[in-house]
Amino acid sequence: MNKFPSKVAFRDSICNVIRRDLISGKIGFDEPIREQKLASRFGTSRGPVRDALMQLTQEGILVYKPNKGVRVNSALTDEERSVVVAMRLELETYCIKKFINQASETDFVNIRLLLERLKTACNEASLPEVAESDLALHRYWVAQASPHLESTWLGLSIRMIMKYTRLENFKESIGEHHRIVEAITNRNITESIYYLGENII
Amino acid sequence: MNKFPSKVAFRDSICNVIRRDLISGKIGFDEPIREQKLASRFGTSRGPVRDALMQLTQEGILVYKPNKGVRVNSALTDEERSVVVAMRLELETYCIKKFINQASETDFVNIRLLLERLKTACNEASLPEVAESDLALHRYWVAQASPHLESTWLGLSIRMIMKYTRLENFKESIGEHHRIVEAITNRNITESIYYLGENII
DNA sequence: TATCATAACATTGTTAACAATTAGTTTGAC
DNA sequence: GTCAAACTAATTGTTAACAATGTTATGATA
Repeated sequence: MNKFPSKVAFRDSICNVIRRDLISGKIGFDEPIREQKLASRFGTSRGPVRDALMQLTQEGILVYKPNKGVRVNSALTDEERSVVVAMRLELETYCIKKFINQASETDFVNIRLLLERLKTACNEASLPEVAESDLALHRYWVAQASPHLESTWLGLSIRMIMKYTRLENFKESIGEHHRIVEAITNRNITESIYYLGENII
Repeated sequence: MNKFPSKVAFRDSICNVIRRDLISGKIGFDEPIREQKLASRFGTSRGPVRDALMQLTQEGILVYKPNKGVRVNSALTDEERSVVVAMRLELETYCIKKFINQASETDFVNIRLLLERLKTACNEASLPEVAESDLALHRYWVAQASPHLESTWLGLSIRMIMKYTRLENFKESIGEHHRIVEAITNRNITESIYYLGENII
């Protein structure tokens, strides 16, 4: 009947909620994650929950131990994080270049909307909202430029955010993203890449 | 009692088999992948099979469509592949540096064993075996240096292999890996990185 | 009291049945 | 003969029950 809200696939909505809980620190680093508990929380059975946990495990957020379920993965070391940063920059640079060359006016409208959402979240200083809208903005051009690599990108980005949340200087974040979006809508590749590099650290 | 062989976790062995089938081309690019068929093949039910398919989806090998199951993901474009190559190189370079600094004699024995396995596979010209032992060798130092990033690495590497299998010049492969392993066991970082760059293209 | 074996409990792993969706095929009207 | 609607079959999505494993509590013994 109603087509769009029903089929986001259960596991994906569960994934999203758990991600948010992790980013906002609702789930402690050593707190066990129980399938049944999540199942009743989402009003479903353990099946879809297991699917979601499996997916988050593959993303690297959770780690799995046989017969003992999942727990939050330990944080990256500083060295590991800098490797992840470099990889994400490599990937996202490619995507922005491609995006600028192929983007329509509709795309520009969309990223401006996402930018507005980010600004609002920053002004309200709501950490999970900031994190989510930050990712949503970047994700837009990644998904448009290369659906193939979207999940790779997500895995890297999530783990960057998990490590330490430099999302505390909200004002900087607004400025940085404003400049990126501005450069993109001007189809200025060089500037876009430059500001991206300032943002992803 | 016996700890290690018992719990490889069903889904992981299923993943491995499917990966091998894909690499060796046993599963065509548009061939549908049926849960029940796999289940009976592995003498299990659909549950673990779904887990495995979910995992491979997240790796980027398969792609999922709601209510329609999974199919083999389309190949990366040449541009995308070169981005993936750069990312993998970034990651694996870090791992080799770290590995060289921390490796014990046992580690050296192990990689020599894996190298032997690769050589044998190359001489027998068995494509899936070559691909698998190639990955297994690289995977060793990645896993030792950074368990955190092992699954990220796997995702990138699998998709490189899927794109085009340059594993046809088996002799080159033997030489390349021989030089890498040699440099590593000499704890010569510069050389190792250099030969790695020649290998990962 | 400390230690170990054992039993109760809690949690994950697996399975089979059922529901919902999609794909294919037949039927019937025009 | 062609097209569309209804029906059938095949497949995925979900659920609940059961099995296997891990954890904790209990109590006997030294």
